[in-house]
Amino acid sequence: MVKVLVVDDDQDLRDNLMEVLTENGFSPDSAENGEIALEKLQDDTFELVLLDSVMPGMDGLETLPLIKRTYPKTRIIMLTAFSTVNSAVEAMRNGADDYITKPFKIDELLVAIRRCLEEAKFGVCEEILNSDDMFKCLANATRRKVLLLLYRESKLRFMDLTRKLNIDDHTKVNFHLKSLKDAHLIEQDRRKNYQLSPKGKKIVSCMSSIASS
Amino acid sequence: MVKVLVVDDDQDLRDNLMEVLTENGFSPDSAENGEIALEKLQDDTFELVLLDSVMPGMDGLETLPLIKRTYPKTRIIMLTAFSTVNSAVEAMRNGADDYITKPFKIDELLVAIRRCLEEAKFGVCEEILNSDDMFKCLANATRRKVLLLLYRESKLRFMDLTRKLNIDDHTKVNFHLKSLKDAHLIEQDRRKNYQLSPKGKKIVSCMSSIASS
DNA sequence: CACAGTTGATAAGTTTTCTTCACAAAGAGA
DNA sequence: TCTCTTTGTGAAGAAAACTTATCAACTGTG
Repeated sequence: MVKVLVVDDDQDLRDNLMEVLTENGFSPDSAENGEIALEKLQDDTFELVLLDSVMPGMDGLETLPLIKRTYPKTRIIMLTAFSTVNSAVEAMRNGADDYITKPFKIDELLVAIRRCLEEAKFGVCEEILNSDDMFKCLANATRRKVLLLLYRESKLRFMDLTRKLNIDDHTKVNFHLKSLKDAHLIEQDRRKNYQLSPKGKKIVSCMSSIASS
Repeated sequence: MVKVLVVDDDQDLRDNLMEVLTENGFSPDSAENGEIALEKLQDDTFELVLLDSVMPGMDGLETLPLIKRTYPKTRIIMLTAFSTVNSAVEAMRNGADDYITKPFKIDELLVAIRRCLEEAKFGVCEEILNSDDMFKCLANATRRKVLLLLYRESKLRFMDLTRKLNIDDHTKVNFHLKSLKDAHLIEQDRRKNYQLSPKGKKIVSCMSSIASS
């Protein structure tokens, strides 16, 4: 169920939208200004926020960048009564994914919501397709072994790693380590110890969860 | 530091084990029955649970499957005063990784703990290193694209897939599909529609969680 | 300083993977 | 039936990845 947060100071509009969204298979919640919206976003994960630009208290234009910075994957559609080209452009630049002017037809909004969520999916797709280095790296058994060794031992020097891998030619290990470094899966500290990067750590746990299925 | 949870109703034994485990470089915590153990497991991640089988409240044999189902990677060593072949077999079938009868020497327990943790490590390692086909498969952008397409569209026929990929040479697509089939990431139904296998689905979700980090 | 072990870059040769092409069986429709 | 699309195989050349070998910079130690 897709969670949507409606942020508007007009209670009637909030109630109305909540009802329509529920009917259309969404799981909505609402907030009457920016502060409350941010609190709710902290407690729960929303895929989409419908954000009124003019509100008493913290308004939408102010809230927008705060939301986007903390929750970059959350989609935001701005709702506003005062439509000017400038404010629209400004909102889009600050990270709004779409922009609808009041009054709007409910179908218009639903279309925007669906397109917005659809694009979000595509976004994930793009990210995955572009992480080519990472997958190329994982394709090699030696390199996966290195990741696991570093996962278990936290830090290892070059020659220790080479010995643990049972590889006598150190230049071969070097080749693979370079490839892992280029893909940002491992990194070196000042003393040249090799260790997993945060990304590398994440991957090892993912690897085990996949392998054990 | 390896976290170990000691679950036993005997306070003396708990305190004693906590001390010994601390001395031996573990980071132990304790619980006096199954309910409390489950709460602690929720709050914190333990690599190993030492679980008494007979306790007032929720006993060990009852708790065992609950823990294993929710935290499949957590290792569990059963401790019990009433050793029968049946209860041991039953416990092992329910997911216990080892089984020790009271009274036991502390060294005996430590050996069991170390072996248990070592096996856990080795298990993950072996599994991952052997899933070579899978990683080789994911190394190719076209094949990842196929997985994503199938993830989004559920089922696709060969030529539809080819067109969606914008590849004019269908034999090339065929080559990659074969490779995906061999790695058991996709499968075909009677009507030759291609779709993700359960493993394939799991991988796509893992892929997105890694990519978006 | 000199030396031994460590760490790493680069280039040539080898193996694996990918692409392309030629061909063919199975099914759908005129 | 004949034709066209779909679905698929196998093999040879092109491209990428991997291995191996040569050389060099850095590290610490006696």
